[in-house]
Amino acid sequence: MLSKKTKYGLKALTYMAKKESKKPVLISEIAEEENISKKFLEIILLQLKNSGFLGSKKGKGGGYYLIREPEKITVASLIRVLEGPIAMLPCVSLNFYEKCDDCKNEETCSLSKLMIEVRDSTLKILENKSLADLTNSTMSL
Amino acid sequence: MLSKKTKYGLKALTYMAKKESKKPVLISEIAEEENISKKFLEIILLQLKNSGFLGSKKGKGGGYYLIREPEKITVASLIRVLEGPIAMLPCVSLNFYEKCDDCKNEETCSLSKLMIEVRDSTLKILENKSLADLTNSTMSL
DNA sequence: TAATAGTCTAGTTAATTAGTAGGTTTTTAA
DNA sequence: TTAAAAACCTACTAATTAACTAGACTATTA
Repeated sequence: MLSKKTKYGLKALTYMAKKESKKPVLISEIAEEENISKKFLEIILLQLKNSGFLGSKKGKGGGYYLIREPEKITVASLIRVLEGPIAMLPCVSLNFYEKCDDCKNEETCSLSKLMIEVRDSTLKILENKSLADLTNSTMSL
Repeated sequence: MLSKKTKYGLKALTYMAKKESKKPVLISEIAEEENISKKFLEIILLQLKNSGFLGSKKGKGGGYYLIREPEKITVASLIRVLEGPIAMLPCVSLNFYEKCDDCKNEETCSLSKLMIEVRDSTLKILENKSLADLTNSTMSL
């Protein structure tokens, strides 16, 4: 399951991507429109800024804005920043690999092959879906 | 990510399914072979018993045994019992559905369609993979 | 220079995870 | 019939994470 942080982050970015104008968007506006705690959203957007997805401007007329084009931002990359691993087990994660301390040898582990299969089918979707895809509600399945 | 409980449970059941004889298997044997804390494994196997996957026998010569044939037990059903929802969001879970309290309407939620897609591709794998599939290490991908 | 709006520090509360300790009950075999 | 075996039950615990909250600080702009 995705944490609320990840969910809120994705919703906030989608909200920003939907806006035509390039003007900075207020945290408070997003918080209100998407029913997210403003203080919590502050933390999330700051993290997305520090990860290179967002830029910000302080003071009046300030806010957050997308640095890259929505088409160039995959959902997979956002989940990795907000949530961490996408795989179901650390030992089959591509970006957050961790060795199993209980497995005798990973090659013969009964679970790892299955979990690699699940990981790949999930990545096939998430790597090919961009923020731009989230903005149009008539997204093809 | 799957919890260790789920991972241990799947590994323990796989270990049991691998055995040819129908004789009960000791918790302590599984714990030792799979490097799982025995006390923790007790809890897990008891839960699998209460969920109808395992039977047990007390006393000497006792232990746990599979009630159904490994071919008839899907990995999806095991994960649901041990872990809970397979979906990435409660609002797209088939077996553990929960309404989003922040979404204005679920139909137009940008995330839900994507998460349904991920859910379905994961289920396609996990519903069609049985305990028996986990026992042969030459499982086809 | 005052209002605006992001940033930083430092918490809190509740839930979950991953166990541990130790005793009880049931069954089997000597 | 009794002792050992092995599951079962009750009740903790420690560590981590999730989901926030409060309040002060800093930069910008009208």
